Amino acid sequence: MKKRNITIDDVARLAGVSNATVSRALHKPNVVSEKTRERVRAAVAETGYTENVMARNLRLDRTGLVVALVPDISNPFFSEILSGIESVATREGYNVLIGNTNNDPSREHIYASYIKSNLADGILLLNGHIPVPEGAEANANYMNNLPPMVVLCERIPGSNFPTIIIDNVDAADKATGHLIEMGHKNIVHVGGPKNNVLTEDRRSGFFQALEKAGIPQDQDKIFFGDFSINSGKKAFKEIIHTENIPTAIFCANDEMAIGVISAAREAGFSVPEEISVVGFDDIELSESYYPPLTTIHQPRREIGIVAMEKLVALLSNPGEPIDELTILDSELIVRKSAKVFD
Amino acid sequence: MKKRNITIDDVARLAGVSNATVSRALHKPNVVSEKTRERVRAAVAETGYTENVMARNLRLDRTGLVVALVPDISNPFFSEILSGIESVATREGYNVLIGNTNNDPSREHIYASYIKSNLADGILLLNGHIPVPEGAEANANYMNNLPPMVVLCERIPGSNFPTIIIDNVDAADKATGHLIEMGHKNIVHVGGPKNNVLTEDRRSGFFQALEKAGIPQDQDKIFFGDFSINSGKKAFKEIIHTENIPTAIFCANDEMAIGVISAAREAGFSVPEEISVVGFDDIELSESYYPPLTTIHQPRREIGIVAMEKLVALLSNPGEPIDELTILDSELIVRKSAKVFD
DNA sequence: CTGAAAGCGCTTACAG
DNA sequence: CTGAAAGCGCTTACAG
Repeated sequence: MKKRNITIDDVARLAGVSNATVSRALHKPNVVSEKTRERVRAAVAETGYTENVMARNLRLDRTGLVVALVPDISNPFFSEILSGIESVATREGYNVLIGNTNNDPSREHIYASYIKSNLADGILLLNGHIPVPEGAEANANYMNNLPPMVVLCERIPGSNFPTIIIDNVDAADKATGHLIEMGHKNIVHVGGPKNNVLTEDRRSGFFQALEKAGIPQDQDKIFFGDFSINSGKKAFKEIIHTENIPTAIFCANDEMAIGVISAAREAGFSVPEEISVVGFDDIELSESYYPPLTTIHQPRREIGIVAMEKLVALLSNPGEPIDELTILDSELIVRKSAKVFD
Repeated sequence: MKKRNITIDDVARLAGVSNATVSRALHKPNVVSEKTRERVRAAVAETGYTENVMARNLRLDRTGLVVALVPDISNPFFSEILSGIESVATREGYNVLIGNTNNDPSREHIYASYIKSNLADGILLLNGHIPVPEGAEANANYMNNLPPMVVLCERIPGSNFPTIIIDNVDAADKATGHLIEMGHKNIVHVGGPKNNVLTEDRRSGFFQALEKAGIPQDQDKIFFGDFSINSGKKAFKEIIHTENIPTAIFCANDEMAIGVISAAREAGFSVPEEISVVGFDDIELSESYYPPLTTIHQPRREIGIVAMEKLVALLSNPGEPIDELTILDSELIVRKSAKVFD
């Protein structure tokens, strides 16, 4: 039942040449004579031959694949980065495998084992840490034999892989500074999960801005979420039970800002009249939310593009050194969710 | 410089057995003796051997890869479906390649050529049509040698691939019916791009509901967008220049509904007080938008899960027949963007 | 339970 | 410009 694959040998036979010649005609056309090339072309058409890239890649000791390790592809923030990655991948002859970790360690183990199995030529790390296979045997051989990796979005402290990020501390400083400039003094921060680099960087920026303004940097000004809308809602509920309700809230991403605003509205507070809110990321919906979100814009697609380009460079010239850190510009986008304090 | 790969032969040598035995120890452990198994295990650990899956797959005449052809991965609607696909793929030992067509025919040609090159064992089609390679030579051999495919989200008229969708006509009927029940008579529809199956199905549902209510089905009640927020905004601007402004608008997706509402607000109309709006899809933000969107819920993750499960079945039992059409439930979610007409 | 050998579909150094 | 042959890393029918 199973039909035999049509291979390069079938084409060779029909064209009356060797398989070596067919291979050359296909991939190094300038090395074969016009006439032979034509016969091969015809034979390919007649047989309906389609190259087996896997076999080719095995021979060439490559896979043509890269894997993108993402905490959550259903999150638009990451999927837009993926889109950038994918665009340069196709252009450069690579395909990208989805590695959705869901922040689940066991899923990371799985992907780590893929990495080991030479499934991919390189890895794009968007999840903030190096995946490690199950069990302690990890460190010995494993760490020394990692394929080329580049890190994006979330830096990995202590690693020296090429990294593409924005300056999260500075951006958070700008966002908070904007609130301060508008006269707010009682400002609170809703961050991501604890022990997360992004959370820490943005919190540092928040404190840095307070410090410059001479506002005390109390730890009770920090609330923790998990970057989801719901966690923003939950955070707001904690915030209104606080002793003196803040006049402004800086959220570590737009989803949480939306959660905060939506919970505020439900609780009868109007944004920005009574409480100002600023977000982070500038996801697509921010502009059309009500009120339109004041937020930090991240060049998401570009981050993906630059990262994939670095990876391609790494793969093409294994020796060559690559800039370790690339910092892309972020920008404060002033819209309507924050206003002057009066 | 380039270090030689550690292969199964290295392990065999160290363990003092043949490579065949190593292979068996790894993949058919019950066929080899306890003692041998242990020696192999030790040799693997000592050498740091990692299997080359590509070589294995070549030998097994499979790739372990499926490609998901998506119109736009940066769209949360699709990325959530991808997430479902990916979850069963990992479980079943497949990896999923991203094929982002961006609705660009030239990109579809590229992916069609991948399909030809035996890069994937199967294809998931979310983009509403079969990708065809550049040039007319397509039809002859091409169509008869397609790998197993399953279609999801958007049915492909005239094809008989297994298909997983919701009943878009019925869902649009429900959505429109909800507006009618609340007393609206002057209702207008913002659809997707012309010549799109989704657009057509949802429009049919819209008209079907009007018909049941005895409301005339004028073509000038139809406006066209492209499923983006911006196109919703644009559509609204056309709508208010219409002779008698409608009291309700049914949009073919949530993004356009958000665009419509946001443009309405800018133009000084309040939603739902003056104009009711209902969307479609129930994207994550719908619930937290202002006003919270009344919309049709689609089981996105489940669509992806079921589709990938069908594909796995197709790949495992090439002979076995598969249900051609699976219709998953959709549901009207009543929130606050539409209200009784008075 | 295990090994020698053939073969999956391709590419390339070597020789002509 | 072209062919014969070796080999990429694996698996499995065959024989023992």
